[in-house]
Amino acid sequence: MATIIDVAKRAGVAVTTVSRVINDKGQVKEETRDRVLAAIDELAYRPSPAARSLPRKRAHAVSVLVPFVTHPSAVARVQGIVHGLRKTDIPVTILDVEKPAHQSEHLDTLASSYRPEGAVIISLVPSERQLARFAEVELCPVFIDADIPEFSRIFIDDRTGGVLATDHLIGLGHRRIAFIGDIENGSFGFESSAKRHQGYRDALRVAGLEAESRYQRTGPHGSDISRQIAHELLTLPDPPTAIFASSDTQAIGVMEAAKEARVKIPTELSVIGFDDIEISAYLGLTTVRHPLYESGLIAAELVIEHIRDPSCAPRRVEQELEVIVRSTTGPPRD
Amino acid sequence: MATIIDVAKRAGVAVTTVSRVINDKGQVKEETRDRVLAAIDELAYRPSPAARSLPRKRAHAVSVLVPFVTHPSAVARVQGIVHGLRKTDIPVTILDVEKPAHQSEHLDTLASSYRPEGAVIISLVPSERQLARFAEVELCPVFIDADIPEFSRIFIDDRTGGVLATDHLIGLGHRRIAFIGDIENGSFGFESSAKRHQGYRDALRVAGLEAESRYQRTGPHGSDISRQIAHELLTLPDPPTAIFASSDTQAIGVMEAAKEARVKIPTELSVIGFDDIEISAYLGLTTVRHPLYESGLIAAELVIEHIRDPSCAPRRVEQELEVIVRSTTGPPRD
DNA sequence: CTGTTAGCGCGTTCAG
DNA sequence: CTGAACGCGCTAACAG
Repeated sequence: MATIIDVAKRAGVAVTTVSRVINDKGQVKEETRDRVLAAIDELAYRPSPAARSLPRKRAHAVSVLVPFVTHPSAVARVQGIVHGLRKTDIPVTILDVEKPAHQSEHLDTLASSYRPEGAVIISLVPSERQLARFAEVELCPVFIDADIPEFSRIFIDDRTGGVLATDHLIGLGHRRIAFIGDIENGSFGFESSAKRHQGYRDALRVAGLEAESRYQRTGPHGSDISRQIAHELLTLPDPPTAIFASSDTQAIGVMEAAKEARVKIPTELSVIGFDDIEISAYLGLTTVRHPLYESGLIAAELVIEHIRDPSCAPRRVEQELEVIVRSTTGPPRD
Repeated sequence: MATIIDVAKRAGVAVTTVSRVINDKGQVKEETRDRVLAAIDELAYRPSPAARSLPRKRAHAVSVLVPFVTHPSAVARVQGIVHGLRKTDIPVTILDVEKPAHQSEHLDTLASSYRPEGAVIISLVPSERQLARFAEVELCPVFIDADIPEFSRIFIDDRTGGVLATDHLIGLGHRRIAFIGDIENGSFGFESSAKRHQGYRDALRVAGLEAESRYQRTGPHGSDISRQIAHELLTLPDPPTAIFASSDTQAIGVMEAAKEARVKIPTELSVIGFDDIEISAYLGLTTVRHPLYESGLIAAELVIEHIRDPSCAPRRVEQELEVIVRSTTGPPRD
C-alpha cells in the first residue's frame, strides 16, 4: 500500500502538497497538481481512512442508528439511506438497537472523537444532554420519525394519521372501533403509536362516539402479539366491527386472527393499518401511507448537505399522509 | 474526551499498561489492573477507534458487500448478519453494489490498509487476483451464496434446487413447464439463476420431457419484467401449465400476470418460486426454501470465529433445501 | 510484570 | 504557491 509519502517522493513534492491536492484545499499550481495526480494514479494510492480520521477527528462514514432493523418500516428507510448515499463514497454503518442499553451506547459513540461525518437517527429521541453533546462535537444528525427542533428531521403527523384512519372507519359507518397499538411509555421512548392512538380518541370524540377502554389495547410490537389481542377483541360479547392497528405489522396479526376465527374481512370486520409497508399492497391491506423509502432518501440528502455545509442549519420536512383504501375495509354489516 | 494518556496519569501507570488492560494482552498485576479500570471508569474513557486502527491496520468493523440491498433475499441475510454481530461491539458497514464498477471498488477497500476486521461477501465472486489479495492482507471474508474453496462460505446447491422445483411440478403431472430466470452471464457474475436453470433442464431430461426453448426465458431480475415474460408465455398457442421462476420475486410477477390474464392459480397454472422470502408465506406461494436469515447468522458466527482465530481455516456450510408446498401449485387441468 | 520509545499515515499550523 | 515539523491516540517492540 502506497502512502502519502511515496506519492510525495514520486511527484517530487512535499506531503503537504499531496494533502492539498487530495483534499482540494489551498492553492496548488496546475502543473504541480498534475504531477501529483499522476503519481497518485501510478501508485494506485488511496488515502487511509484511519490515518485521516485521527487528525480530523471524524470517521469517513455515516452512521445509522436504528431500533429493530428487522421491522419492515426500518428496512425501507435504511434502504433509502443507503441508496441516497450511494452517490457519494461514504460507507454506511448500521448501529442496531435491540435493547434500551444499546441506545445510549451508540449515542455516545456518535458524540465521541470517533464520530462519523454524518448520522441518521431513526425513531429515537435522545435526551437533552445527548442533543447538547451533538452540538458540542459539531455533529449534525438527521432525525427520522422524531421532530427535534434543534436538528434536521423528517417526520409525519402521527396524531393526524390516527384521525385519518379512524375517520375512514367512521365514514364507512362503523361505531364499534377498536385500537391496537404498541406499549406506550416503553423503554425506547417511541411515541408514534401513542400519537396515533391519540388521533383515534380525538376522531371518536369529534364524531360523538365513546372511546371504550375495552376496545383499546396495547402490547409489544409484532404480529403474533397483535393476533392474540385481536383474538381477545373478537371474542368479546360485542366485538368491534373495525380495528385500527397502529402499524401494518400489527394489522397483519389482526388479519390472521380474523382468519382463524373465521371472521370475514371486510364484511364482518374492517381492518386498517399504518405505514404501508411493502407487503401490505399484496395483502390488500387498507392503510395510512407515509413515504418510508423516501424518508431515507431525504435523510441521505440532508446528511450530505450538512457535511458540505457544517453550519448545520436545521431543516424540517413533514411528509404527507394518505389513506390507501384497499380491500380490508368496508361498511359494517349490522 | 479522555485519552489513554489521561487514564495512565490518573492511574499512575504508563500508557502501555493501560493498553494492556484494554486489550487484555500481556500480564498485568491484579491490583494495577483494578486501578486502571477504575481510572477508565472515572474518566468515562473509550479508546478511539481511529487511533486504534492506525497501528493495527484494520478498522474495527465488519463490512458487508451486498449487491442490491433492496432485494428481499439480501435484506433477510443482512438482518441475520447484523443480529449475529450484535453480541459483539463491532459495527456493521454496508457496502452496496448497484453497478458493476462498485464491486471492484469495494473489493479494493476490503483489501486495503483500512480493511475491516471481518467481511461478508454476498452473491459475488471475486477474481483470483482479488482472492489472493485477501490472503495477503490476512482478511478472512465469509462468502454467502458462492462456493469459494479458499474461504469460509455458506451456500446451497442451486442446481439441485432447480431439480427439486421442477420435479415437484413433474410429480404433479405437468408436462409443459416453463422457466423464468435472471439474465445469465450478467455483469455481476451471479450464478444461482443459471444453476437453477440447469437443474430444470436436468429434471426434464430425466423425466423424458423435452426442454423447449420457447418455454425458457430470462431477463433482468424483478417482478415487473417477470410479469411481462409470463404474459408472453401465457399468450403462447400452447401455454405452459406450470412455471418455475428462479426467485420468489419473479414468481410474484408471474402471479400478477396470471391475475391480469384471468388465469386461475393453481387450477389453470401452477407457479413455484425459489428463496422463500418473507412475503411468500402470505401469498401462499409454493417455493424452494433455503434459510436466508440463518445464512446471515451463520456468516456472523464465522466472521467472529475468524477474528478470534486468524488462522482463517476455511469452513464450508451447505444449507438444506426444502420444497414448501403452498397454494400456487397443483395438478394440471388437462 | 511494567515503562520508554518509536512509529502508524495524514492534516495542519507556521514559515518561507 | 510550497515545505518542515509537530501532533492526533494508540500499539508494539524493546528494555528493565
